[in-house]
Amino acid sequence: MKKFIKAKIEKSGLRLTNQRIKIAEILFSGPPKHFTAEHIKLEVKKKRLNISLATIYNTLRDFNGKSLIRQIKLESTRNWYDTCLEDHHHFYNSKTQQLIDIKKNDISLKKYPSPPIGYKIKKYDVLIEIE
Amino acid sequence: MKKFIKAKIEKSGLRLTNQRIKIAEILFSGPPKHFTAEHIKLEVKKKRLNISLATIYNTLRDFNGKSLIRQIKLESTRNWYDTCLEDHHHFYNSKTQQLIDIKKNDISLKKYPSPPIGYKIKKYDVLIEIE
DNA sequence: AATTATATTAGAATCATTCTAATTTGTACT
DNA sequence: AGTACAAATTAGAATGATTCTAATATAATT
Repeated sequence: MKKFIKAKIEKSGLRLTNQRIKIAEILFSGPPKHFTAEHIKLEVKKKRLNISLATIYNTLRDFNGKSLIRQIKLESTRNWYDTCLEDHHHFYNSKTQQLIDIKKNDISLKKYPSPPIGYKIKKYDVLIEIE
Repeated sequence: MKKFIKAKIEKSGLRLTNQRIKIAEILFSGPPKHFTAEHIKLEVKKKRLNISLATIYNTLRDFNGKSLIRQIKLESTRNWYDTCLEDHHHFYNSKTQQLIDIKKNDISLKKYPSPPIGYKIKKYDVLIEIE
C-alpha cells in the first residue's frame, strides 16, 4: 500500500528516506493540492511525524527540482506548490490566496507570440484573478 | 517639466512629497520598466537622493496600492513591479529573471473559463517561460 | 503662522527560507 | 549480516526581503 508513492520518489532519482516518504504521503494521498511549506509543517505536526523544518524545505525543494511537484507563480512572499503536474492554469483570489484549477482545455491561446531569438517556449501559465 | 509626474501622484490621492516625486521620476522618466525595490535603492543611491530604504518600500507599496504601478506574479522571493499598466503579458527567463513584454494583442484566449459562482474575472496574466 | 494628519526615518523586528556543521541513515559491496 | 561512504537529516544560526515602531519632519488646511 502506498507503493506508488515510493516508486515516485525512486523513479525521480532521490533516495528513499522515511521523511521523504512521509511527506510524499501527505502530498500524494488524496486529491491534488496547492500548498506552501507552512501547510506541510502543520500536517507533519498534526500527524506527530517529527520531521524538522529544514527537511520539509529541503524536500519540497528537491521534489520541485525533480518535478514531482511544481511551483505556482504568484505575487506571494511564500513559495506555493502544486501536486498536479498536468498542463493547467489557475483562478486566483489574491484576497484569500485561494487557488482553483482550470483544466488545460478550458483555456488556450489564439496564437503564440514568437519568443526572442535564441530562446524557445518552455511552458505558459495563465493566472486569472477573480474577486 | 516632469509636471505629468506630479499630476500622476496627486491624481492618485497620495500626498505630493519630495521622496515620492523623486521615486516617480525614476520610475516614469524613460521607457517602461520591470523592477524590484533593490533596483530603486541602487538608482536612488547613484543619484545621491538620500531616501531611506523604508520609504522606498513604502512608496512602492503605496504606488502599487493606488495602481500607479502593478505587481508581476513570479516565483521570485522578491516583489517585482511593472510601470506599464496596459493590459499585457510577459516572457520570463527564470534563470536570469529577465522579463520581456508581450503586447496584449499578441496573445488572447480562445475562450474564457467561467469563474466560480459569485466571483468575476478581474484580469488575467499570461507568463510564458522561455529558455 | 498654527494645527493636524500624514510621511519619513533609523533601526529593530519579522517572516520565509537557506546555510552550517555535526550526526544519522541508506545503499552498495564485500 | 557487517562495513564503508556518500547522501540526508537536524537544530539552530544566518540571511534576505520586507514590515514595523515610535520619534521627528513635512504637507495641507485653517
